[in-house]
Amino acid sequence: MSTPHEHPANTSDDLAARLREQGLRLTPQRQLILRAIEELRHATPDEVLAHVRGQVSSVNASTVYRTLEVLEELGLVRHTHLSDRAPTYHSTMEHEHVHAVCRTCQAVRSYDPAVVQPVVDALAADGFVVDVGHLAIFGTCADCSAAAAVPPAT
Amino acid sequence: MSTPHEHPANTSDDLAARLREQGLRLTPQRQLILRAIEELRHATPDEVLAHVRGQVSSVNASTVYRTLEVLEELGLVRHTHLSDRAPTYHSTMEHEHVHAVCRTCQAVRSYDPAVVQPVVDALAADGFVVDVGHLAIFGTCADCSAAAAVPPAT
DNA sequence: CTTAATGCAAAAGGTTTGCAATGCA
DNA sequence: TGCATTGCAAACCTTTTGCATTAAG
Repeated sequence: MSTPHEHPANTSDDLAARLREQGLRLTPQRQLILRAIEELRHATPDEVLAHVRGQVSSVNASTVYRTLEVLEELGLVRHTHLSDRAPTYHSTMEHEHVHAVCRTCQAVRSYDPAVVQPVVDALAADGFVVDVGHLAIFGTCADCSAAAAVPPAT
Repeated sequence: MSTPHEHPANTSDDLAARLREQGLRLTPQRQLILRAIEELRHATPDEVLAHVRGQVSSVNASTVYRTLEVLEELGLVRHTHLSDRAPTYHSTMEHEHVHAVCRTCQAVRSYDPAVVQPVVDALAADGFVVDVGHLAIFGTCADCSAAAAVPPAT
């Protein structure tokens, strides 16, 4: 392992390079899927599929799953569980962030990893290395908390 | 970890009471399933099913799902996602705790909610109310971190 | 007696897999 | 050309749902 912490200028090159390193091949599907993740920011396999289908070539669902797996192994994408259903993928090119999901309205907000630093430190004292990018914090957002506390006025 | 305090007077009474409040009924299946969760500490619907099947009466899978849902609504159990697969349920009779899951060895450790208090406070400033009991922190435990850093000696 | 709860089977949602065809390298 | 990759279809696994039957209150 050894990814320098520079901000890669361009993922396409990264993709080609990392694939080659592993003796894997660069295919249009893989490029499309990676691009889809970057454009959608947060997307489930299904959303990726819908997105790439809107494009030129058609891609099969199993290819999406297999590709997402490869991309994650290459360290180009990551996933978290933002709902009880399908996982959500995002590009590692974005700044690392933690997700706060409102269980009432489903809204997802991103926070700076700094907010969880105390937790990371606390568990580090235990030898546990937290995977911040995979963290999903569930709860109730401001709007929904308010709605729940005060009976609807309308 | 063991429960420092004695097991709650008894959940059966709670179950009966809360069900009645809602006009719902107390059934042997519901009692069995709640008991299973308490005995197993952390269990997926499947594990609950296997557990209750070992008991006298046989319970159907759909009953397990429906019951888990009811029990959660009654506030007697909670669930988190400790793996990419099935959700894990636990009794609310236990002290609230956050889960730290090692993605390498799958080990689950419970921590005092205090470790995430800073995060809770940080998001609270934003009006976001964190559901601590639902929190699952993924990462690598001490043992697995060591194994990854140092090439296996044996 | 009423109707909530269960069991059963079928359906649905999401993901995986075997295999022949395809196409990077 | 050789082997990784894809498409397709079927298999899988977990969860949900409709409905007739059972049983709690």
